[in-house]
Amino acid sequence: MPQHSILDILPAQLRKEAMEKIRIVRFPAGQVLFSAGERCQGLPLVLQGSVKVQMTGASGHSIVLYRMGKDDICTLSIGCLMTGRGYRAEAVVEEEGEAAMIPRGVFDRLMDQSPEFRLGIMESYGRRLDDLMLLVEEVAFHRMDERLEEWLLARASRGVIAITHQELAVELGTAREVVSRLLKELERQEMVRLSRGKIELTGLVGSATPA
Amino acid sequence: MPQHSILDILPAQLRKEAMEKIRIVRFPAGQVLFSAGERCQGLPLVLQGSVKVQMTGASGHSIVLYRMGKDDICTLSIGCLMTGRGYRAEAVVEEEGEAAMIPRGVFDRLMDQSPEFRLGIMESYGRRLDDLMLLVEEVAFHRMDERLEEWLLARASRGVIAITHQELAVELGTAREVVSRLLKELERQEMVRLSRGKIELTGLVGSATPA
DNA sequence: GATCGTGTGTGACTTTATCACTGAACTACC
DNA sequence: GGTAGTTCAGTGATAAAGTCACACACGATC
Repeated sequence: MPQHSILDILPAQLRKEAMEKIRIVRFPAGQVLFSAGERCQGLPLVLQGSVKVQMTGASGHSIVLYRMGKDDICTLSIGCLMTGRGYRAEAVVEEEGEAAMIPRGVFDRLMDQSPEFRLGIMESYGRRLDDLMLLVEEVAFHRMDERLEEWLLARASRGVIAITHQELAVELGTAREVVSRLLKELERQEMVRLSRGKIELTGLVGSATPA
Repeated sequence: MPQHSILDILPAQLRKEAMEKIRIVRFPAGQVLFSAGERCQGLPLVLQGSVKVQMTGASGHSIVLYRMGKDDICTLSIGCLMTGRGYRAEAVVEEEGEAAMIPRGVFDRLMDQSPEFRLGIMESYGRRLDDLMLLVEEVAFHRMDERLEEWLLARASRGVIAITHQELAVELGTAREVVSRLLKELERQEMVRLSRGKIELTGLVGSATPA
């Protein structure tokens, strides 16, 4: 039984109709949900798991634009769905999970019939736009060492983070060497301990570089 | 009589109703349509003129995110309208013009009643998301000299561009000094001629730095 | 335990950002 | 028409970040 807040708020009858046409897709970690250039098959609602959306520039470099988790809507798909253009980014599964695929027809019908659904879609859209605007500002104006520390702190829950420098470079939209050097500097300051594919946080605390 | 494609496609009856509640706003060059933190009063449809949307980061630096021109929809406002949060960016008029302000109630009604209106809104949204994604890639990975040349070429229609180095720095999300130096270098190469507040394009052609 | 693929470290150099300051060009006002 | 004030532009010094090239280290596998 798919659980997603935007489905839960639908009136019973509409919800029942939608449920019948929705396809549930399980995805394992590492799977590519869609790549740049591909056409959109429907609107994915993330039920469980975590997916990162990243794009690769003309330069060949990649950057992670945002993540989707439980209860998120793949807002990016809506644009592709409506204009018929291909995706500009790609989506890669980080934690396995599942999504409900809403076909175009059902999406149109829900948009037509349910103000709640519309509101949910528009809110999701607003958040995504905000996220991207913040990312632009971050990339354009923030120092890389601060961004790295913030990134590490944001997922410091388990003390040890399993990630390669290359992957971390894509998260931040920079080069692997830059990440390696900054991490090495953090290690010298005894903020982290490094080993192959792993970063152990030891002495990193919020606002490490006070203004 | 306001002219906007998303209004033109409405069925006659709905269109008539909408027109009655729409407020037409004239704006002179330089006017700030909205600033960061402000609440959204309604959805602006740009009928005429040109508006740039820019945000200022925590660092105090600004960057232009995108522009709106004739027949555009201020997609950013939709998110604010739906979530009730304030704007994250500000909008400044570049060329005077006018906009039709659609109040929340009318917007909701049009979204409810008109599939054409919905499609127009979603398309506009998709385009904006694409724009921002491209901007992220541009800012993260492209060289400043190339971005500057592209910017100049993109509005080279009149041969002379009236803009200060500071304004150009905001366009590209960099510092004034960087723009000054790059422009000076272009002048040495006889690509441009510089004077106070003006840049004259002399020898700049597309793909100035072939791959 | 030799081999190979993938990660990581680092020097040398270029590009971009920041800071601090100078001078030049325009505006307005006496 | 001279002068004071403001906005623009130029530039040196230095720091941060990106690029290129290459060495080496780790861990899986044969």
